[in-house]
Amino acid sequence: MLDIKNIRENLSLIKKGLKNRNADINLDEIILSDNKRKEILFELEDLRYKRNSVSDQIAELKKAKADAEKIILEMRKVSARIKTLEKDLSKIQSDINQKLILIPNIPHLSVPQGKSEADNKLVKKEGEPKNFDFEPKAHWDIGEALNILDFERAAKITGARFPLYYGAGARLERALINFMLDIHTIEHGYKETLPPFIVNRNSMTATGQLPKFEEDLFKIKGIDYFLIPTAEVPVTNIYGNEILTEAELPILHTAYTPCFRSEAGSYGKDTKGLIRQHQFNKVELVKFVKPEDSYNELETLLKNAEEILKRLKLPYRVITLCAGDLGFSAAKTYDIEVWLPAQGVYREISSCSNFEDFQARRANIRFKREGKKKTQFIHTLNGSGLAVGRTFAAILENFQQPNGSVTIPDALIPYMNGIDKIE
RNA sequence: GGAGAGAUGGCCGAGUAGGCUGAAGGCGCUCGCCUGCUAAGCGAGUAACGGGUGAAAGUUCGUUCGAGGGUUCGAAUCCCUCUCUCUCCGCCA
Repeated sequence: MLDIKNIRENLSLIKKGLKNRNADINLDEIILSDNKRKEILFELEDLRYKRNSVSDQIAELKKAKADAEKIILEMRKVSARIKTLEKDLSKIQSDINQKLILIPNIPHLSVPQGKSEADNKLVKKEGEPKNFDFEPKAHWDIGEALNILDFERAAKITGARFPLYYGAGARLERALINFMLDIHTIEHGYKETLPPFIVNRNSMTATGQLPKFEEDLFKIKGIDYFLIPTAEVPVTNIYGNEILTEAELPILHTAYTPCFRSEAGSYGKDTKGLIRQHQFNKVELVKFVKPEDSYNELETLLKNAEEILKRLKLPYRVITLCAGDLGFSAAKTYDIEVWLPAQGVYREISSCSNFEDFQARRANIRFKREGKKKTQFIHTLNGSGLAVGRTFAAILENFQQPNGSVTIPDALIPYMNGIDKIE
């Protein structure tokens, strides 16, 4: 959420930011409502002051056994007016809030301009795509041939776009989760976290999935809960409504969770394989930091995610999303894209974002500086470290052998109980 | 799922025949004094949000005693709804 004060003070800058990301929002309307809000508040506080002081007088009169009937009658009118104003105030406040909650974050100055995916900027490429002396197969063909993936039976159990792993495949998925968690906890200093996989509406609103994107979520029937689309949601909300101390920042969490996405509107896209599933595993990195540190923290977050790909010897590239391609809550996002030889494309495997105080304001996460009285919103960041199913797919495709077997990257062998090849 | 108890400041804990309680007392913490050191002792301070004013420190007003609504001139205290926690019973990995 944007700060209404900030909107008032930097109107033209914010308008420009919203325009850059193709958001059509009527800010002037919001400011008019806010003016009205202030008017009401002004009169209301005045009357409440009057009521408080006269109520004290009444108490004293009654104590002295004097007659207070006359002022009580008068105060009845004041009270009625207060009640009306209170209703008006809460109405206009929730109107303003409903509008503010629909405004996306403003892109950071370093974010390239652009309308769509096509305008994203390449940051760097790491690792050389291997030259195969045979036609590389798609991971779904490799996986089914090795009997470690079974999409057909998964569809029978549930429906399209659900995964079913067997044997060394299930083991590989689990190995990847452990491998990622170990590196992030032991080497990068994140605290391992295992959060709820179902969250309430408030948590979804705080991170920005709601109210705008409800159709992307799986809703639990009969209760206002949702399956999480990413660990970002429960983990960011850990510190909701809390005031942290400066000394405890930055706070780093890593969490493995399954992720559930309805993928509404993506029918026909990536219908085969592990790339776009309704349920997939992900290891997430979440940071809570001081505002002045957040862009440095974004760089290290990106490095932490890249480290996994480097150790697995998977070729990848990093891009900066342009303003038009940014997610709703993000001020700046790097995507890491892994090389998939069968399709001959780089595919997103991690998305690392700085949300600045956008989520913190919605979730009400603040901190207090050493020796200062004022509280301040922290900055939140998160990134995939990494999407496990897509990493699995990348390993199958990049490490496939002419005979259809798949070698296991060295770094992963200890996590595979010594298995160095799936055949 | 059934029965009961509860929710007050960083923590513990007073406060229910409505008014002087934003909230006693204690603990903790911060600063100062004292003191070979430590401990003890003494003194002061110690919620959030919003409005006004101020360059700022501050100051002043309003709101907040789980959340929302109601009664009343006035609610932490009375009434209603909801949420959460605890205890017992049932069920259960």
